[in-house]
Amino acid sequence: MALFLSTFINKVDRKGRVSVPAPFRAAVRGQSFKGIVAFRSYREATIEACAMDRMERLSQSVDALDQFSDEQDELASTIFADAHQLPIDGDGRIVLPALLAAHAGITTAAAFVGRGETFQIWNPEAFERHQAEARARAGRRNATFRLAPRDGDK
Amino acid sequence: MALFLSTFINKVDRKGRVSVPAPFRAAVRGQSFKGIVAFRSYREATIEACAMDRMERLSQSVDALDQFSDEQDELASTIFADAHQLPIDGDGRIVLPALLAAHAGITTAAAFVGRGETFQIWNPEAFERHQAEARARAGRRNATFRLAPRDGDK
DNA sequence: TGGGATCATCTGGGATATCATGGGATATAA
DNA sequence: TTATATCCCATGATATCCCAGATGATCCCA
Repeated sequence: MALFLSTFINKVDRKGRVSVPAPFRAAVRGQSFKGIVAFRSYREATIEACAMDRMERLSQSVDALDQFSDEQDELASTIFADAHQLPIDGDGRIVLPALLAAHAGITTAAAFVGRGETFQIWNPEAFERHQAEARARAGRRNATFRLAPRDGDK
Repeated sequence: MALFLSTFINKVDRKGRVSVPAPFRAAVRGQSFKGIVAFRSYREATIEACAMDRMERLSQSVDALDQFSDEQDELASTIFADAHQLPIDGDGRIVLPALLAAHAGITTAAAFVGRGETFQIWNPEAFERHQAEARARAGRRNATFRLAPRDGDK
């Protein structure tokens, strides 16, 4: 499994194009769809993104819910309806849909922020503020977290 | 597996024709029937739609329920009896049957809303309201849900 | 260790193809 | 025929592809 790590800031040109950081591109190579899937975060002013295989697993999870249930409807409306398939062009770039860029307040530059299996795309200044706050909170409550067991462990 | 993702708004001309978004067309290419299957949603004022292979699988699921049960009878009559096969013409368009368009309140424009393995066709304004409500609910209860396990995991 | 060459990545602009959409012509059915 | 539905073509807008320059990193060799 490929992971999205670190933070990269790239420019957005007047056509709305932006280079996907090379390490992120490597993470989506070998997928059925050679691009990324992006949608508006419903919690913050940022774009959530992942590789296609994650969306496919998401689709299976949604299908496991009762067909036509409220919960299923909500997830479908907030995630699939809002998701954009963004193909990566020959030069390693994507075009940010205007709706997504507006939601994240992105105009001339975009910060690609790795989060493991997913990543976010922020307005660089907004991300810096968000990052500072998150670090402060974590420090205050001395945050720790558990590792998932290794494959094969019980 | 190809998924229906994102939302596209296209115009309906005076003949009742509307372009199927190109990414959705790609998702039904390579199917036995090169078109879409559409039927009235029984929960909301929208049209439910999918590719033919999903109808075939749905048929198998229904067969697995008790024969002659109320549930089977309901599904069969509300979905299969109401389903329309809509062929895609040479220019990538379908004609919306008047009955379906009326049910969804569609007149001059239609919103194609991806939901993973299926999609919906809405009156654009009605969908915007529906979408806003779903996002609000999701944000309020901080919706998260489990991903299906990855292939090979236990 | 330092300098230089090579390579990959990021960026911008122009040419090209695709898509959505309207109108008209042709086929089909009552 | 009359009405309805399907096919075919034209157009404008948009998105995609292709090429070239700039920047920075890595590698190699002295």
